[in-house]
Amino acid sequence: MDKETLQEVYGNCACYRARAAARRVTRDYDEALKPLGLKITQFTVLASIKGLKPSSTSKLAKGLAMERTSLVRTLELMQNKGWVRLGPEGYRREQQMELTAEGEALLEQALPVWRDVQARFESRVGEARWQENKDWLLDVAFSD
Amino acid sequence: MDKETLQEVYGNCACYRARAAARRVTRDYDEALKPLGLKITQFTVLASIKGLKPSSTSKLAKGLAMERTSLVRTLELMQNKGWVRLGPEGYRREQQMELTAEGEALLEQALPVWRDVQARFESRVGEARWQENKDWLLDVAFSD
DNA sequence: GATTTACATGTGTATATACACAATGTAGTA
DNA sequence: TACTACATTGTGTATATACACATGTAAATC
Repeated sequence: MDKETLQEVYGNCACYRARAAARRVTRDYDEALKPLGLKITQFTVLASIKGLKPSSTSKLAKGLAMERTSLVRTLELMQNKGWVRLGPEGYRREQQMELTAEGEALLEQALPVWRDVQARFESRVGEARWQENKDWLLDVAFSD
Repeated sequence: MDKETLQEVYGNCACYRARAAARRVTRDYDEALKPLGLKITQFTVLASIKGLKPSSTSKLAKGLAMERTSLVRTLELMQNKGWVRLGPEGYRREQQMELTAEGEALLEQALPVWRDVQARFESRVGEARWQENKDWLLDVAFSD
């Protein structure tokens, strides 16, 4: 395998670039949220439960472009911490979920922290560039 | 917390979007590489060892925007599979690394698979858009 | 009514990521 | 020499991700 070939790979690989970007951004958010004992992944789940009121974990997973079983493991953690409550099984075993009072309070606490990191991110990469590209990231995640 | 606030969060969060995109892309690459028993993360490490000939795991981690300890765990796996060989400790405990013959052969086998998935990715999200945005992803990962 | 189809959930296993902390090696300096 | 500063590595722990497989539930079809 020659040098040009290797250049082709690590000069273009979409997966490497997407993962590197995600790792970096995750570290920045997690560092800021650490005093709350919260990780950005969990913050995202908290906010989407509150906002989407999903009727099943499967639907929530689809909405977040997550593998269902990945989401379930995170939900288990969040239940153990007392932030989330799962309802009884309903239609075809669907389970609704909702935030506990502690979950809601934590989300409120985390919001200004999130705002701060998000603002620093947008400033770092350029607000205009972010506005141009933010929807493209969702397209990468969801398009067929 | 009102609806507008939640919209603000999951309509803008850079971390959610970056992670969702990375998850999706990773699934696509991993699915294609599965017959080789290789994951895209490992493919990336294989190619960068071959291409960069790094003089230490710390330097390789920096070059890949990875946490060093994350890289080390992946290198352990790849050593166990016989794809990678670590050299003796050198200056300040630095360890060089190189691919074994098996590692090289696997990289050769994986290359056309990578090319295929990469082409499908570029077609899916638009080649022009990809060319415009690929460097921006590195900027997100590496800029201060 | 039995079978098929579609959707939902749960668990075992493997890998990826990263913080916290400890230990080792090298150079410069008091 | 002892101390300090810094670079490198290794390990314990926790969380994130996802495939493979098994199981439960309801509607549609035969």
